[in-house]
Amino acid sequence: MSIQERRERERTHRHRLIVKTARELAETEGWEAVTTRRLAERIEYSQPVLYSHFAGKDAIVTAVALEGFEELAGVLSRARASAVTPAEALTAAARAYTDFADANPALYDAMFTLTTDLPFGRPDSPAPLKAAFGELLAACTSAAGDRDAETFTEVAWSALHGLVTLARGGRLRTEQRDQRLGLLVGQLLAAPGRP
Amino acid sequence: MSIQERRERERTHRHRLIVKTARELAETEGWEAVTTRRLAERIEYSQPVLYSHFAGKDAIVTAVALEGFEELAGVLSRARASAVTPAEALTAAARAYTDFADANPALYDAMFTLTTDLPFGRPDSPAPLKAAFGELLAACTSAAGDRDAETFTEVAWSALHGLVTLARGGRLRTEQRDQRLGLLVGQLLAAPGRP
DNA sequence: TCCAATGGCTAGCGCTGCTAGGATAGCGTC
DNA sequence: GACGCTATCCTAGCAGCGCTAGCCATTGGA
Repeated sequence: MSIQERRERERTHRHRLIVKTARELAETEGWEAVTTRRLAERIEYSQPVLYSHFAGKDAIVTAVALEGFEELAGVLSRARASAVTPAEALTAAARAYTDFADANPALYDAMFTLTTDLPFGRPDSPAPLKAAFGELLAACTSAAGDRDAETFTEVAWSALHGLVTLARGGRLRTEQRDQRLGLLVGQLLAAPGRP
Repeated sequence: MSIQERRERERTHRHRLIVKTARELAETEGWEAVTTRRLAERIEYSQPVLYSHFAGKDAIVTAVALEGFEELAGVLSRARASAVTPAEALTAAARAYTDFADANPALYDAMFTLTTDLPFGRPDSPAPLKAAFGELLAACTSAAGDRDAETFTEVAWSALHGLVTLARGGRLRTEQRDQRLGLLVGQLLAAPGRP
């Protein structure tokens, strides 16, 4: 009884160790350095052990991504708590989002570039995904005015995501980062023109 | 003399064949299906032949990406030619951009997700890159008003890129595609608010 | 006619994600 | 206390990856 409990505990501990190690390895050496062999070596177990915890390497990346969404939701939540006006809320969320992405590039890659099988916007979506998008929605809703809040949120989110990914690939002038963010938020807060 | 010319011609023909085949294979079966072995089989040559044309697989992807930027520049140019007012120009460019990305998903991936070594916004940038960004800049400049044209273009481009990539990953509601694009263009055309 | 050189091929290296099968350790039962 | 059973983990290996060394044939020039 107690022994089984201990084993259970050790298993979940090792489970977390795998995810944590994968994330660290990715953040320090890039995802291309995260191979099952290297990962196994780091956690000081043999390779097949990974497959007793995860269906495959993709599942490990997905686990890291989920962790990322959880943290992103937290970051956005704190940003929202610090804001009073709708404009402040949107500004704070935008800054929090891009800061998060810049501070955790490999994590962000896991969330948006490497992972394709996470079901978004569905009833069976994992809680962290719902939480993260919910925070974005909350930050955007008040600023949306008479525009559809969800569509507005999708657009704002896309714009932030685009800024992050294009900047990452060296596609944008690095020193203009803040100007771009300011311009974007300004446009989102503006009364819409006729397209 | 003439024989060398013939050889030269055959070489450039095979060079184009490699790029074309890689692109086709990627578009029909995805980039993960584009392996050097399969590619060699398709062009009916042995594997090492690829390496007499390109430094490695990455270089082949880059070649495909460059082709993409060339075509994107053309698409944007035609969109701009059909527009009269600044608002029309921006709207047409946005539609052309997203249509291009949706119609050529693998090509778009090569341009923005798989390729990391293309130097952007530099004097030594390849011509197609300059052309594509130049077209975007042209479409945005008139709509930028008193905002900095280049920064405005970077933001607009990022927003479009974000819309494309998030939609691709199933992150956005597919049926709202046009609403999002309309809302985005409307916001970009609006007189900016204070962030 | 012979030599040199070029161009393409076969074979193989080290790596990848993943898995089959054997060894080992600890459980419940006699 | 000794047994068999089960669960756990490891060694070894598979197929496929990007890439390269070294050989062979064909061809152009002396």
